[in-house]
Amino acid sequence: MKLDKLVGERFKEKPSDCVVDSHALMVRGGYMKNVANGIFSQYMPLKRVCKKIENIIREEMDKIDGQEVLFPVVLPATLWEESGRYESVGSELLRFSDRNNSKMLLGMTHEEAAVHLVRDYANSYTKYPFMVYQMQTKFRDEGRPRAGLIRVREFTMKDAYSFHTSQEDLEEYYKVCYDAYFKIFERAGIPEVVAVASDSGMMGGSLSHEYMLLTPIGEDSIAICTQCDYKANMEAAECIIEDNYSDTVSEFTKVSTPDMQTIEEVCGFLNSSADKSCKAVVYQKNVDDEYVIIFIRGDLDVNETKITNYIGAEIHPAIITDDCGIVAGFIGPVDLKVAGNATIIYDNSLKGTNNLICGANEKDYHFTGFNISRDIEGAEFADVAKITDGGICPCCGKKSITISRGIEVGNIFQLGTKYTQSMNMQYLDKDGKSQYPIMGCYGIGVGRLAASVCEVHHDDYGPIWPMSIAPWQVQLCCLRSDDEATKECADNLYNEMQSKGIEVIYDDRKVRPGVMFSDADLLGVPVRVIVSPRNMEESVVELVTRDKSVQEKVAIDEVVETVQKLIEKLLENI
RNA sequence: CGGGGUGUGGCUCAGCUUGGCUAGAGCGCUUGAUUUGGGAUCAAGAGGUCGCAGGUUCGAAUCCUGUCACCCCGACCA
Repeated sequence: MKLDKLVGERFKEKPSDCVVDSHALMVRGGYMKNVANGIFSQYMPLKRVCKKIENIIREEMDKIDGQEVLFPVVLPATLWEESGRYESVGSELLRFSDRNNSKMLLGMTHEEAAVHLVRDYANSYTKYPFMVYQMQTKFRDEGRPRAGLIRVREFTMKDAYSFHTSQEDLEEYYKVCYDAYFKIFERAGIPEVVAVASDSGMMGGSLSHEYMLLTPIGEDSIAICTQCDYKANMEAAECIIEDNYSDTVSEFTKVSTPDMQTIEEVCGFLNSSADKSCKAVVYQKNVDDEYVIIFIRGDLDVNETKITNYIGAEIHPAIITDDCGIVAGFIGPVDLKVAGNATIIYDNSLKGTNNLICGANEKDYHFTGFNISRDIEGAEFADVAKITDGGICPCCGKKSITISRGIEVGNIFQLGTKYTQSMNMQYLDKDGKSQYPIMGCYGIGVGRLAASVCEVHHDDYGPIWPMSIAPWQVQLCCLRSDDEATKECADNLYNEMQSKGIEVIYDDRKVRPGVMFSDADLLGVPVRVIVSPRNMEESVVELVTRDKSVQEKVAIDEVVETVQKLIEKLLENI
């Protein structure tokens, strides 16, 4: 490829709407162009990076007996009605109608399509296990796309679906995938990716892992233990609280707390601290607006996803009406009267506590000396608190939890029979009995992975692509191409490298060296070969790597061979 | 969905508060000359219905109303 005809503009100034480095560099470097909110076109350099990432993924999926297939982008609503997701998924699913007024949708994930594809075929236990995967465009109508390719609405994703006849078999294969994913991230140049246990969200199923690249620009928070191997996302991380039962038991007493509504106000007024109080957080179920009241120790926050998982229903912050019986600001567990049904949950942090301050369910009054085991009968406890920085590790028990930010570059799920049951996919087992296969699914966002690599491998001047996914292996720069001998030498090198199968981009523009180098930095090609009149005098060219780890002069007739060796070396580690 | 911000040539922005003549600068682009190892210099050019639609006014990039788009923070997120 010759750079002078490479479509796409490279420029100096940082676009004003880019807030993360990978986004800014990819726009500045002519990798992509915004078409609409969260929707991008890719120019050739980015397309080539993505293609290489896809090929790495393909190789690793094929190694674990994956079969590449292709599902459609557009699916009929009827298929998603089978699984129930046509109704249950929110507005991130783009729904529309075709000319016959049939309801259609744009695929955001392909469990239904996968089941549909294999359910007639896989009717006998002898056909299991197997895994199908695809590279396909997904569309998710995200509320808030951000950070360039990190969070978009349309993207290419590798998604894989495995089918098994037993949970043990699924778990065995899950482990194989778990390892294959690490191999993929390693080969793509980000071996530092960690896997964290996670909440499985709308996918259903039990066990799942997210592969996180830890970086401050990440949008997910992860709890990591500095003392042991424990890693989990915020939804999955159990919040452990030290027992703070006090031996001196105080009386349950009603006290006047005029206009004190927040925990800070009340505790300040009563000269106590937030961890010696019990606060209430009120939600409502989305389906019928039933109130869900959470009691939790005053210094902690609730995690809404934990609540949703625990009660098995979506919730939203409550609207407290005058006649519902709830006295906002003074809610307490004792004498709580709510009109209609209400779900009341006590967070584990209140287990075995005493001497707490809590609301009296009466304006301007609180109780002190609340002792949950004494004052409440049959309290229902659950873990719905948000784990905190410096909190206790659920695994090793030390106070060594840190909260870090990360980008989710991949995920794997054990789905169970959620889809095979709802979509009635069955096979006959050895005993001739009908069974539902057990599924696993495994995803990696290609563009997000490219952006993530750029995010951790760049300098002020541009990306520093690992050889394995670089758009080109070598950038050949001909300085002063108006000099005949120099130009001829560079032309020859270009032809020779191409004939040897080296992926080379050739810049022979008649531009100033600064311009040429700046453009080369933005393309981030790992190996740069510089031909110039100055080098010609010594019959050498310069060989420089993008990360400056190699800077040497090489005799012209040895260049191609040296470059080949260097490429091999840079590919070797991955 | 809640809060905030911005829309002026391909890019970065000024002008708007306090309405006024032909709408500006830098980068980029075209032509020519001089330059040539980290984003050159000079000269001459091309390129804008000031997001869109109404309104106020003798007159609107500027004021008012509506609308669309984009960005940021939060919520949600296979």
